[in-house]
Amino acid sequence: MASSTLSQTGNPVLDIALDTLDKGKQCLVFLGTKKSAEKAAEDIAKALKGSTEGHKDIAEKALDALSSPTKQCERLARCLGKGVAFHHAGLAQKQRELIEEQFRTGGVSIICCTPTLAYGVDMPAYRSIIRDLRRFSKHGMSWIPVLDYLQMAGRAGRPNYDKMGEAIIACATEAEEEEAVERYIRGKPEEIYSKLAVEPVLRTHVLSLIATGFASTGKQLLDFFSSTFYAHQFRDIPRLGMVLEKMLAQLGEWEFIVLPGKDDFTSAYEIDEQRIRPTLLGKRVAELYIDPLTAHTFVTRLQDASDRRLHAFSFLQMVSHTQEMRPLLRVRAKEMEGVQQRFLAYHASVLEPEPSLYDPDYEEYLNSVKTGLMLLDWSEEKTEEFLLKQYDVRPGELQAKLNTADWLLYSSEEICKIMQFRSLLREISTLRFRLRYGAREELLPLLRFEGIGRVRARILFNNRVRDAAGVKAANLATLKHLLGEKIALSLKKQVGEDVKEVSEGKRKGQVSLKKFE
DNA sequence: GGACGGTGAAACTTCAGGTTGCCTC
DNA sequence: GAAGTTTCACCGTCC
Repeated sequence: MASSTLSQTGNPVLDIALDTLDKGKQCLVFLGTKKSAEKAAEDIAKALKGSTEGHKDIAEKALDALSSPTKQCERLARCLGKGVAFHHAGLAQKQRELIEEQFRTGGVSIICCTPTLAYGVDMPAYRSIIRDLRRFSKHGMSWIPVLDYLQMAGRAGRPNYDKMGEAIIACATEAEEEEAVERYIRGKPEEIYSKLAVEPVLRTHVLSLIATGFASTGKQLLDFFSSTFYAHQFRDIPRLGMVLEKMLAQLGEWEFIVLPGKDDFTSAYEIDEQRIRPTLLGKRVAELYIDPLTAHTFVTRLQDASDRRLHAFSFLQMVSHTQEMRPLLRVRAKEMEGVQQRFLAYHASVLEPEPSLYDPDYEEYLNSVKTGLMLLDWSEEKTEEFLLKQYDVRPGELQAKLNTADWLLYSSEEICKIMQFRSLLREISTLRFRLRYGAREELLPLLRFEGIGRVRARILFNNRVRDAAGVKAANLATLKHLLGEKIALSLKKQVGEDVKEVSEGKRKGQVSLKKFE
């Protein structure tokens, strides 16, 4: 426990971090927000004297992770130049891997992070410095769970790297110190509670058990859930039976399962005699592992969509308006008007009906509109820096949203196949492709080539090379001029032209074009 | 006297993370 | 609730 009275710089976290370096050791600093993690890393980096030469390569790699670096990349590179890093879910995957690898090999000595690094990582940290023990929640600031503290503290002194480790809580006041000791050093970890009680989770598992044939009667379902940790904890089996019964009725109504004589049962015990069968749709929904409620919403919306004039945004907003996409981008008070204004252009083609302005769901609906607009901008070739400025979405957060959106769009594609909504298939699959590359539809033929992402495809397209025939027709010298020698030769090979191999290495003066594959 | 830059107080804003599907346009 | 950021008034310096 560090008290501010020991401070050398007026900043206890900085003091302890610098002291760790003096000892020739490495440390992790845990902070409560991404911004704090970035600022702490920057403060430590600034306090370090000496040149950045030794870490130049690492800094360059961090800048190189995206096709054009964002402000966040530049900030990270500046810190890495001094052997310090910040680490949170907003970083690009490559940057996160780079930092973790460099921490293991000694190229980075200090990482300031959010809880990203608290769970399941094994790294040579001699110290864990924990600054923020309170975090913002629905009910204002609240103390983090003891279990979370233990996870962070447990990152120090891993058996593979050190014989011992130190976990240090940095407190601002004596009162905070007392509370921290009581709560985290002397306190007991919290009880663990089953998550099965959450409706979407239970719903997903009920369908999955039926779809896989693991259970085909109410009794089998009840027997299964009775032996789970959830039932062990809550003990109220009759109530569990009632919940299951309600859930089965709902899944039946949505046509994911068939309940013979479904009107007859009144309790889970009475459905014992009946065999529940999954429908084709129900089986596929279970395989896709989405919440059956989401799947049901998709079925309903896509049914209405077949004969309507749609836009990419129609699908993007539909998938954004799901449990799986949460947490959504938040619409701030001052943006409200702007988002509503932009929404007007797509209003007629939207699949998810807009609630009234006074509906409690309106705010979340508008959030789904903003999230959909952000995805749309990405698919229209806006840069990561633009998205960071416009939506406050960092590259890592963008990637996470893109993954989820792709999964949900794939699921809606599969639903269309089963429900025979053939007219929508092409539109959805094109959109998935566009989302994957962050490119307009016109670039699709070029993106099929190996080594061509959205940046190179755009360069080619703007120079009238628009598809395989265009690549064939193009002069090799022109392609070399646009993309560099290696890529030009590779392209020509891919369209079946026999071209001469050239010497290794990058041509002098050639600009490196990267990487949306 | 005006342009400019530095400083600090006050007002304002925002707040962790991650699993799941399939392979093709 | 608090850290971090932005805004703005104020002051000193320089030309």
